[in-house]
Amino acid sequence: MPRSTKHAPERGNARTRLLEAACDVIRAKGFTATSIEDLCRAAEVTKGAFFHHFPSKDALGVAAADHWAETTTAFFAAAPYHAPSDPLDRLLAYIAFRKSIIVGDIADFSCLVGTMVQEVHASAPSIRDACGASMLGHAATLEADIEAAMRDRDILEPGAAASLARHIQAVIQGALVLAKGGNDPALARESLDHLARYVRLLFRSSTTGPQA
Amino acid sequence: MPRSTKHAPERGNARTRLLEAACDVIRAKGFTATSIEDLCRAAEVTKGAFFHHFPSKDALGVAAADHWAETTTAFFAAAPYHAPSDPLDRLLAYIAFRKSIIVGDIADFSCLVGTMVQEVHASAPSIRDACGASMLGHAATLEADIEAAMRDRDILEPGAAASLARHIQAVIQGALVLAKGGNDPALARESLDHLARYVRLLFRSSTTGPQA
DNA sequence: GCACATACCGACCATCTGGTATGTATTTAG
DNA sequence: CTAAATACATACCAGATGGTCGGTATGTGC
Repeated sequence: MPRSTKHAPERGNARTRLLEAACDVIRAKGFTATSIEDLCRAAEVTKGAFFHHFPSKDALGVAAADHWAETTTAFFAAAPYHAPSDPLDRLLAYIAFRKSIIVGDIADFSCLVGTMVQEVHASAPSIRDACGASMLGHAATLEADIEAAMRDRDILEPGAAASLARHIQAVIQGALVLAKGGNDPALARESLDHLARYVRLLFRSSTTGPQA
Repeated sequence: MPRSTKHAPERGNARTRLLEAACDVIRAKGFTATSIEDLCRAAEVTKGAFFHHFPSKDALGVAAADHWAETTTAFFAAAPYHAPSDPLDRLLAYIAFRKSIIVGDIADFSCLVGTMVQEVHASAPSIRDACGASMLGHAATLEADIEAAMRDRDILEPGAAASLARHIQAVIQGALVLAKGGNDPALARESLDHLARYVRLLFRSSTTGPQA
């Protein structure tokens, strides 16, 4: 069924190629500066194929953000940081893992949705919402471990786990911004060190807990 | 001298108006999506005036980042957070001040250079460097207080003050990204609460200090 | 085998974009 | 008073951009 004859339309192939090209090109050039022809060239498809799969450039932006959410979810689900048995160790392993992938070319480790949302937050609400859903959805995957770590230390503060999970994402996004400005990945890694230290300090004293 | 007749060219007036318009429009629409005519319309000048003052759009980007650096430097120098006598209190007051200005429309409290650098970090090195200089220059204004706070607690770790200063900027930038994605300023304020808590925890135990 | 949907192609178009060329009013130096 | 420089204004242009449209090839249900 999925394997058709050589000249078959290969349903959805062009669409996937365009989405993957979008992730690469938009991270490097930004959403607005990326033209539809840039995308077609990178994906090796024609403009006709583009508009067959996406009604507009904005629609591609939404689809790219959704695609990003899916691929990153799979990527992080398969990542090794889930191995430790202690939830706090898993959380720290997550931060260490995020730090470990900040190497090489900035465009390669930067975040598609973080980049896009800065540009379109006011002009394209549909893209903005898709980006927000990706970021906050990823943050939510950390909540269980944070909550477990808090429970282990008898910290029961409603909403604190979700809040810390969001903060972790904020630090990662900000670290990428600083790395871009200073043109140096080390600036991002440095911030993740501070983040790890914050988490350790938060969970150090079991009696006080993470409240202000 | 500065006050000339009504129909005088008013030297530099158009330039300043364009720079101020750039800060507003680019924060809302992004650099690439902002056309030169957008800028001229907002500044109420003609295209001729634009290209009289700036040789290209990229040059305006650099000038806008520099202008941003100047105006924010003046703004923060005049801000009330310098009042406390204790350096740690000043640092915490800075974070509280940054939190207090995160209200209203997102474009109004977002950072020009943080927005721009995400878009142009790979395609316009001159703008990227100007943005980086603005961010890191502002971070440097915190170093003295951080260092003093560390000295008060006999913490002597070379580079730690600069590193924390940069981290604070990273968190602020990331908080803005998250606020844009979730379309809610509260998301940014929440991260600044975490940041303040981190700083307090760092300086709580005078013996251990901020090392990892 | 026939109607229909899907997948894709490539020419075309109106508009916008950054940028230029030329002209003009005002200020300033000598 | 003159010459040059400054600070604009206006008309214009070549190329790019998002998007449209008619067409073709292939697969699918009946």
